Amino acid sequence: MLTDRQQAILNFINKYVDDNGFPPSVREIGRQFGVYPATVQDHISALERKGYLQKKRFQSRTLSIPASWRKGGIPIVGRVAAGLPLLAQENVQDVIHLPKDWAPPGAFLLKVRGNSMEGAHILDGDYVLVHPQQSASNGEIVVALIGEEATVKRFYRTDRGVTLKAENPKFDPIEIERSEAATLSIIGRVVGVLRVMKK
Amino acid sequence: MLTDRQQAILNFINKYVDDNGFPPSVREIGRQFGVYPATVQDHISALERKGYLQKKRFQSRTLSIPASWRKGGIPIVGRVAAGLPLLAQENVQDVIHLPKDWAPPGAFLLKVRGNSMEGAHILDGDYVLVHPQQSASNGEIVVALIGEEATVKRFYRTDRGVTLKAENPKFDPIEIERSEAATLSIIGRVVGVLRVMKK
DNA sequence: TTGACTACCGAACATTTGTACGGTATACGA
DNA sequence: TCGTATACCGTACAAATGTTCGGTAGTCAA
Repeated sequence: MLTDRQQAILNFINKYVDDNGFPPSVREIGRQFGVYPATVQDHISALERKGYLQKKRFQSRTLSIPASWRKGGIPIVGRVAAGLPLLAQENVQDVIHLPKDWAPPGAFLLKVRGNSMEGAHILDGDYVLVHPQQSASNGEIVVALIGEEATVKRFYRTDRGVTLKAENPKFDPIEIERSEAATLSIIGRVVGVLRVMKK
Repeated sequence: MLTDRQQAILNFINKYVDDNGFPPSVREIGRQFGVYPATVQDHISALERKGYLQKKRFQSRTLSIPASWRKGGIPIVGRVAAGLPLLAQENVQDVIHLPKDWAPPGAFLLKVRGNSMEGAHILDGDYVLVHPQQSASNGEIVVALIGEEATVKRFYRTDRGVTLKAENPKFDPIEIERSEAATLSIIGRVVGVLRVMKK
């Protein structure tokens, strides 16, 4: 979709905003790449046309990246449904920012329903930080999709297939035999928890 | 430290940056408050002198809020020590961003040491989101400073003074009599938990 | 080959914008 | 009472900046 040159310029703008707290001027971009302002204008127009940039006419330093593309943001996902692209725009309720080394790129937050993981100190209403991946190791806490339902459970591979264990004696383990493996898909691994207490 | 007017202008700049992704021009600020550019300049100078703003000379829209003060930004505080200003610059290790309605302004993150609150699902190494306040109600989880030590405990007011209860049978309650009340100071109330699991 | 898109040059232009200067008025502590 | 800080007005200037225009050149698909 984007040419190398356009990507490079977009990256530069991103980094500049990150470092300075305000976007660069046309001439600053030009200086960086050794080209004239008018050339930069061409690129900006292209990026704007393709929806990667916004700006205000005749106003300095009003380049901005549409909120949905903003870098380093961790989306809060409403519901996880089968088949649908996870980060579909309408599905993203808000965005948070954490230090880069806390969350891998691609991570997202998902609200937990139910108390089945209480023993692992994950409560009803908590948000789990999820690192998207299709497989998991024994004992890891994962977000899994069983049929249409998304749940948070501890993952174990067994002789007969896969077992998902709750961390709450009131809930029985869920066993998925190899034959019915298709009904299970791993969304990702839980790498963090965020709890917000309401007053 | 800041006058009402200066605070109002700083707030406006903050909100503007939040909404637009780039800072306002002097004239835009002036328009908002119904004053002339030169007047805005006076305020900006004052804010800059006091360290709440940075800018570049002769360049448009280069106002920026120093990283440590950034709005919606929640500082991660290293250690809580007696007497020291909590948000001293060197004490802020990083900053995270949460939706505004999740964290009150002034909130900060503090790393928990020890397992004394395990029963309340707050573990060693977790970060607690703290709403700064000097008092607390019965049963609330607070960050308290006893002597030189900061701890997270559940707060109860009793006949004889104050009791701080751990949520772990291995830890005994701490009782502070009214006579030694000076040794105890409440830093704030715990309004959230953030856990990052390491690989 | 023609048309569309990319990538760039140079110069000129128009707007936005930050800034300076000198002035008025009020409040507050030394 | 004097100095300092705040808060504001109006005007004017100059720098920074976005923008336009006409031009060259290469690529790629129709």
